Amino acid sequence: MPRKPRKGDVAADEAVYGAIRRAMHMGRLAPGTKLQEPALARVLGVSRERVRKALHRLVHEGWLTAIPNRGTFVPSLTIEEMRQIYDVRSMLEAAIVRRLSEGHTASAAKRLKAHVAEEKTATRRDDRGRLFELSGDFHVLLAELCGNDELTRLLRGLLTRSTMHFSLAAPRQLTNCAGPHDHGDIAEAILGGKADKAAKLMLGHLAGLVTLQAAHPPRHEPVDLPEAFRGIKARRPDRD
Amino acid sequence: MPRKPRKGDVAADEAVYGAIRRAMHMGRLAPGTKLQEPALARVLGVSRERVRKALHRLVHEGWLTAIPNRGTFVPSLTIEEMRQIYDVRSMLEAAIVRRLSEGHTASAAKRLKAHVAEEKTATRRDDRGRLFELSGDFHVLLAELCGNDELTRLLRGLLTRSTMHFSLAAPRQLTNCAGPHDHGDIAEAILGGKADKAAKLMLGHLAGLVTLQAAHPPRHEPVDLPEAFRGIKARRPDRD
DNA sequence: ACGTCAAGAAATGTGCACATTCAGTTGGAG
DNA sequence: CTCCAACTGAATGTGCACATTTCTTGACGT
Repeated sequence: MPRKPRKGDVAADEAVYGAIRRAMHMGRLAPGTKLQEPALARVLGVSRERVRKALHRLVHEGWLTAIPNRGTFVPSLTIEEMRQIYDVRSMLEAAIVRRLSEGHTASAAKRLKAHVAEEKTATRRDDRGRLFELSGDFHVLLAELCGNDELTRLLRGLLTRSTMHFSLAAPRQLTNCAGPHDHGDIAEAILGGKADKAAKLMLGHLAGLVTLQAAHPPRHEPVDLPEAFRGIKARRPDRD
Repeated sequence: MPRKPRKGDVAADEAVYGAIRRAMHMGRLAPGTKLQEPALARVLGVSRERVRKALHRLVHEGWLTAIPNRGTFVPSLTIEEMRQIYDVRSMLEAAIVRRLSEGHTASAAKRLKAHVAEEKTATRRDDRGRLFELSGDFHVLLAELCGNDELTRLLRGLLTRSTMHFSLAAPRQLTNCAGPHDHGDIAEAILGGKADKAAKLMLGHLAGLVTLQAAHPPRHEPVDLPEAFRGIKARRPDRD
């Protein structure tokens, strides 16, 4: 086993990466914001190269946009781009629920029921943060139950980009999945083996999300970087 | 407007990236090969940082695997991973051909016919290289005809990873799509508006590719780096 | 007064040198 | 003779300093 990653180890990269990602997820960074490397390095308390690497990674994954010799910016997703992402999700997730409806293991059914129950609990307690998280995990869970890692990874990326628009547009005014009971209905159809119904419900569910997002266009306000990362920063790795 | 990127500009990055990608595509790099940064930099005639950046990008895109403090390696795709990729492709491409069957523009039909004709020409001339390229483009074309950029980008990535296995396993012994006439049949079904038939043909087509690839397991032979990049190198950027 | 151009400053991109870590090897002890 | 341990070599990872480019500020000319 490795001795001791005494100084800045791999966790530092993940910390910077996660900090920026979290700031976007919390709606602190408005679309069009320029992410300057020196400023970020100063705010996060790390070297510029760390910020640089994290930025490059975020750009490659589609969460930021880079212009050569200009800098990296928070992308402003158009309604059309968002619609296209949901279109791909519709194709994949319809196929997913169909497959699960036509056959799934007992443990899969158990996990699905458990998740729906957890969502209902969060809804009853009006825990918005937890519900936001669970609503996204529901769609990832369906992919996982297919037992296809590639599918899971792909869908997770698509879902992140979907929710990004939610976060940037209207951070706390709405949850990321319209009706939580939608998930319950879909799960019920899957467990009942009704493939057509499950697919239809899923398509309707996703279509509802599109119209919901289209109604909340993102705003373009200038953002102060130190203010945006207030309280986030790079959370310090566990001291040993 | 930007003046002119006079010296080694963004094209240099793309050149290194493309060189490695081309070497893999040509089957020069066997699975398990370690890509050493100094050696690559010496062979390609660029600085180590360039190689480093290209390697990181390739790792992020899933074409290479990185182990911290160990290096980057050419991944050895298992049969299971390959099957999963084709499974995702089946979901997407079945939905694609269904959608195109249910409705497409006149120009879309024209492009589709033109592509099939070109494939037939290449087949008649026994032009393996061209046919290899066209066979892959066919699937991307179907995605493009849906008018969804996100879908096109996603499918292109999936297809690249699929053909990578072909390249690594049996470079020149077989083409990347089993029967070229398969494409013709699929196109015919689409143009005829027969959604179910088109989807069925596509699923069968992809399933055929899986069994074809499963029959040719990749070999693990040591590779000499300078030999692998013989004649490839970083192709010179266009002189202005 | 307005548009244009030039010089300074700041940010991005790049190369280099050093610290750290891992693999292969050699020496010694049991 | 075998096994373990420390050493040596190279490769990876990181920080720093410099070159290049772009944006801003100011002055000049029309």
